[in-house]
Amino acid sequence: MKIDPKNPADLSAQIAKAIKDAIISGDLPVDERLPSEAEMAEQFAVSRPTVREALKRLGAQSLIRTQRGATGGAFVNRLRFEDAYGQQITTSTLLLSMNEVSFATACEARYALERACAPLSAERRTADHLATMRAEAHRQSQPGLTDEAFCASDVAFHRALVDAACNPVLSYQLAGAVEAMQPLMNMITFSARSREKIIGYHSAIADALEAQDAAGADAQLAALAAYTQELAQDVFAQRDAARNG
Amino acid sequence: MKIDPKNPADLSAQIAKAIKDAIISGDLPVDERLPSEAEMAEQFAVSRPTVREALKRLGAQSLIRTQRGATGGAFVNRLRFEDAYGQQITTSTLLLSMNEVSFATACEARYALERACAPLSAERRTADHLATMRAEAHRQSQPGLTDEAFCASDVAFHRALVDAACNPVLSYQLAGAVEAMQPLMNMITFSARSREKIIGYHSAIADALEAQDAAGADAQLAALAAYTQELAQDVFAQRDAARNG
DNA sequence: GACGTTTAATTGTCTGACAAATGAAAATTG
DNA sequence: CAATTTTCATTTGTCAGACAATTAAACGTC
Repeated sequence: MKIDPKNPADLSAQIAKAIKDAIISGDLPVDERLPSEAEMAEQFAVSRPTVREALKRLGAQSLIRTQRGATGGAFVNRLRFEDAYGQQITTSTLLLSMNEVSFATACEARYALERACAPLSAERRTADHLATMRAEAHRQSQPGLTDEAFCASDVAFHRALVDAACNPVLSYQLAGAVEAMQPLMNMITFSARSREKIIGYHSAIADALEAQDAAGADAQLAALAAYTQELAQDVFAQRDAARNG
Repeated sequence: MKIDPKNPADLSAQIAKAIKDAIISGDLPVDERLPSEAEMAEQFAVSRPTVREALKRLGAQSLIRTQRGATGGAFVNRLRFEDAYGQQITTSTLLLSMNEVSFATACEARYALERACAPLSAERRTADHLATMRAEAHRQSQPGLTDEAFCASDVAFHRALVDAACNPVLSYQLAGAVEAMQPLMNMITFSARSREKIIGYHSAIADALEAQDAAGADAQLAALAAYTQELAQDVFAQRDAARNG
């Protein structure tokens, strides 16, 4: 774990990279305590603030955690799926909003991925997953629900669908795809008619999963994907028309 | 953008969160210049090192970039897919290695996701994608290739397959799933016989994509997934037998 | 032995300073 | 006047030393 070919710039970045590499390679196992800041400062021949900047970089990625006190210090953090969800969602959301990704592209990706776990979900869904999906579908049918609340419930429904695959890796990968869509979905105004249709698809999906009918679930997801795209197209067409004259 | 309910701990984390929220909400647009470190220190009523620690946190997530000099400073960074790939892959790799995710689980997720983009890839693959896949398949047939090089080429093949869907969101989401598998795949020793079979599947996949045969590509991917699982099972069974006896 | 106290170690923060980079303004020169 | 060079102010990157807050272990007392 060494740094610094006499390059007095980016020292904290170099130190962060050295520690990060050690963690990735397994050289620093989980829960291992790093040397104290003072020790590292001496070891790397830099000042303590520089070491601290490096540690903050790692902390921002949840690679380490710090603890004050006599037995405190910086420890290699066990990266948990729950911790990674947040970062994944933030990154996905920013990628979509900063790169002018079209609604169609994001929507296509989302439904392609969801359909990928439909067969697994049909096989493994538990009563819990089904109950969550039913509850969200019911909430979506409540009158007076704002568009935002409708979208939030939609996301919750689809997360349950994904989680029903009982594969944490899949859940993690799809969390970003599903949740990052929410800001885009919020641009759509859902009429009572369109809400009704969407809830119909949701119920049909839950039915298919309950019957462990993978093909049926896939078909309903495909139909929902097509309908969502259609809705969005209408919204954007109207918006463009209003803008142009 | 405010902080600090008189809580003198985690000041840098609070500042980082405030700025991060401003970026996510769009309050700070891309390429906007943040105030100088000295100004922010005054604004937040903290010292400059504290501000710097906050900025380093954001820099580690590629949310900002910094530049020295007269017109320098910290700027809101346009998060690009290429930048996000690296973080996604690192995080996925660590998640797998730190959470004792079984080979079967990771492999299942990976192939489920790849099959999700097979139809799109069949539709949109370009000559470039096909050429890359052919080239990697050919490389895999070279004698004397180490297992690691074989795995690396395997990853390159599958990345081309994913990229052929021509959907950057899909490519981003799947980069982690595909690349994070590499360390796990490296645990497998590939016999000449098994390499031959895998290359056969790869060629068949490339053929199906070239013919825009979505169903065929899906079938070959499914078969490859099953074969990979079978190979892994053998390896782990042998390893367990050796350990126990 | 149980319980309160002290103490040492460690992170979190502050102050003040200097070095290095960098673009803009000013000065110089043709 | 135009082009080039020099100077300079601004900003980040780093350093040194200091103090506060936290925490668990060591210690002392009853």
